[in-house]
Amino acid sequence: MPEGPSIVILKEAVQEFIGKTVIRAEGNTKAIDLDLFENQTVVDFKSWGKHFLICFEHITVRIHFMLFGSYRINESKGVPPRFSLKFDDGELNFYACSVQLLNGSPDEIYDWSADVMNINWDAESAYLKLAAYPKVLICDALLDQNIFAGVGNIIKNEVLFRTRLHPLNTFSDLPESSKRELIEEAVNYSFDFLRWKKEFTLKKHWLAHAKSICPRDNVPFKKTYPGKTKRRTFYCEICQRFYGSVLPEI
DNA sequence: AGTAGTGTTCGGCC
DNA sequence: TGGCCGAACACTAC
Repeated sequence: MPEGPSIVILKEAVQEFIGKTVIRAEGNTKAIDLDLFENQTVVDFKSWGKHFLICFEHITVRIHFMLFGSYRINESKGVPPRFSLKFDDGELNFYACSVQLLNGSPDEIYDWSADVMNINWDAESAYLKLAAYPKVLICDALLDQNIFAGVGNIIKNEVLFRTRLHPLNTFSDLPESSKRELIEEAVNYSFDFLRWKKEFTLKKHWLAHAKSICPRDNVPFKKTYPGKTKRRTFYCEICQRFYGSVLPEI
């Protein structure tokens, strides 16, 4: 569920609720006051990276699905929802997620140019952020939500494979063309992810993530937990190039 | 049946 | 003060 494209799918799936008025909010969340939503009309749904926003006139709810979160539209899972909005002709149910009230308007809080799925995404801005942290490993940089909001571990692994880059490269060690390509493919793969997820063929299209053999070289992928993020990383030592002088210890 | 993981925050420790 | 680490959260596919 949780990477950026999945949140875009959710946003598209709930469009029918825009303009509808909440009869009552329920749920076992302790983070917000459920009474706030009674009689509030949904003005919009937004997303920023992995954040899903439900916008009312004066307040906005932020849902983050973390690793295990899920949702149901006009049905329920049969377990108590963390947060639920009841309308006279429908309902939205959210499970095992983080629920928060936004402390201000979305435009004040979010840098839309950092969201790889957003129309306002700005590759140049990402480039400047990466250049400002030249020593950060690219396996960590891809997961940095301030640079690539919406990119998660699957997208990370696939982007590194597509661009033939070793996860332990630093940004500054990359040739200029690879720097640009890394940023471009973070966006390209995110939109491929979106398309394949809608077709229910995402997994089938994985080339590196959770795979054991490199499809280019027919050798086993390395599986490690590198960098500060220590997230599961699959890479091929033959085709994914390292440009630094000394390969860092994992 | 047990385990690992599409993620993030927080508190403790050095 | 700050960086690092582990725990917590809570679900389910394999």
